[in-house]
Amino acid sequence: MSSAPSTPSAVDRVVSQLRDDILGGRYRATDRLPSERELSEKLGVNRGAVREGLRTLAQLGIVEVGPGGAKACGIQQASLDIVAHLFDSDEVPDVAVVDQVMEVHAHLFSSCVRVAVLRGSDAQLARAREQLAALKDESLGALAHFDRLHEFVNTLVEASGNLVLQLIHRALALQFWQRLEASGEIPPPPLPDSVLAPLAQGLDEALAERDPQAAQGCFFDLVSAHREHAVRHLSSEQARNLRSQVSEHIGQLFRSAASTTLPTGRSR
Amino acid sequence: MSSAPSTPSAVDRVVSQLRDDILGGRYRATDRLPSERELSEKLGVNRGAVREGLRTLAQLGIVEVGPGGAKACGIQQASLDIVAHLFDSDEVPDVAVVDQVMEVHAHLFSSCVRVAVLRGSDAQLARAREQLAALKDESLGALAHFDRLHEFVNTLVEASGNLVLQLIHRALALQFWQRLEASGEIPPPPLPDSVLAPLAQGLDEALAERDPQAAQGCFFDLVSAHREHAVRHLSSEQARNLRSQVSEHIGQLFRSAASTTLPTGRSR
DNA sequence: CGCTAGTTTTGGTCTGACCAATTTGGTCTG
DNA sequence: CAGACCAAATTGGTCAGACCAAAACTAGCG
Repeated sequence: MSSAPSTPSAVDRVVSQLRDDILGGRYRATDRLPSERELSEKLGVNRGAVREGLRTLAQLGIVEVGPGGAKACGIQQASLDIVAHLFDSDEVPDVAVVDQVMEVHAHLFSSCVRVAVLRGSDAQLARAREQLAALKDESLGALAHFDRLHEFVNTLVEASGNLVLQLIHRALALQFWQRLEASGEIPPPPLPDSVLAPLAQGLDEALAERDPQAAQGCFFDLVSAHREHAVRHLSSEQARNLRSQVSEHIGQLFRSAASTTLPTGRSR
Repeated sequence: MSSAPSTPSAVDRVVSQLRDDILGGRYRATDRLPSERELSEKLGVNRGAVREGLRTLAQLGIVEVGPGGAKACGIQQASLDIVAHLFDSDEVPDVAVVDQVMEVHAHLFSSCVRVAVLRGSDAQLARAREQLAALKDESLGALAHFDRLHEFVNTLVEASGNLVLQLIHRALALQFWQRLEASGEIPPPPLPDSVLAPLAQGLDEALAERDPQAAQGCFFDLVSAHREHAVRHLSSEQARNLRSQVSEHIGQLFRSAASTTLPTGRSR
């Protein structure tokens, strides 16, 4: 059930197929991929559909179409939006990807919180505090919890008055919601209230007193807690399941770039 | 000369035309735009070209195609990549856009520098320091200067080992290079060496001593200096030129979100 | 071996057509 | 008159086949 379209459109098929092939490493960077005619035949769709698919992938930044043929590109040249595709082309989100997304999230939006405290209106901050309270109130599922966290951050982003920031937040947040909503099978990681409560309270106070420094620090810690928690959860999860071909290739790319990204409490 | 394609491809025409229309406010959010057939006739291109263009715009996040028709979307739901389009659809980069991009740049990549100092290898940091030295060495054009700054930051991003960060940097940096290279007419803002030198030196020392805190702070100041300088330059520039229809609409959107974004030293 | 000329391939564009789903407009009913 | 309802027009989605110019490839020449 869920969001499973019975008939993925032809161009969607092209996109996902080619996307997986590229992300999976079957086409390396600068590799020329088959001609449109060949692809249309191989995938059983019209050439027009192939063209639309290629254009989509080009916009995503993983292929480059031009006279003489289309060639694959490395992820380093891709659009930020590619991160979402790194998820839905795999079963279990790769730990390294999640970790890096949340690292950026922690750094960027803690700065955002600082700006929001400095520039935001009283109404906006009050609204943020309400959402923060709602966040720690109930012990509901991690899905709803993430949703509320997203709304909370969104309010702060709006309060910061920076549209670019908003775009990045949307792009980053999308990954998780899309991922979590799509896969109800994955046990959403719950967050221990014992660690959340004090952080949330500290942040609340900082917002109330309009203390930029404290707010920034608290928010950073809050996200970092989520990050560490998620990474730990996914690590065990990923160890259980075999990784798909996509994750295998991409994960390596991420890992080759990153040294030890987190002191992942390799518990036991 | 420069990057002026004598014959913009048909689909490019569709994309730029529709993009300007939407960004210019001729189509507001949730507005249904003309049917593909109508557009193909009106723009004098094939429907296939219109479809490819629409798909591109959909990927950019400013239109949403579906059964029954395609409708425009607000920029708040768009991809980060549209920021580039905000520039090349206008003559002079809007001050608010540049300001917000550089604000994000300052915040995010100063954090990045911190991480790079913590995690980067000696070789990477050494390379960064070289690029930093090359940066302040000569008094060359602002174009080359920006280019070197970009390379410097890129090295630090790589040192941070965060691919997501790299993607954002690429997306943000692209705006300026693309913009500056495309328009040789705009006098590139020079940067007074008197303000750059001390900041660069401080950053250099921080990198040498692997002092995360200092490096982060110095880098933030460095970018902020660029930011303030650019904003001041563009303000006077923009006051001189009449703004195009795009900037008028988009600029409002950015400004409505942002309060006074910078203490733009209204040095009268 | 390098360079050029000819051939093939490939992307870019166009015409015209069909289907399924939505939208739309009007009609009929309560 | 309001609302349910049904049929026609519209629209996106897909397909087939074709043409052109530019790139890529190849063979032949110097």
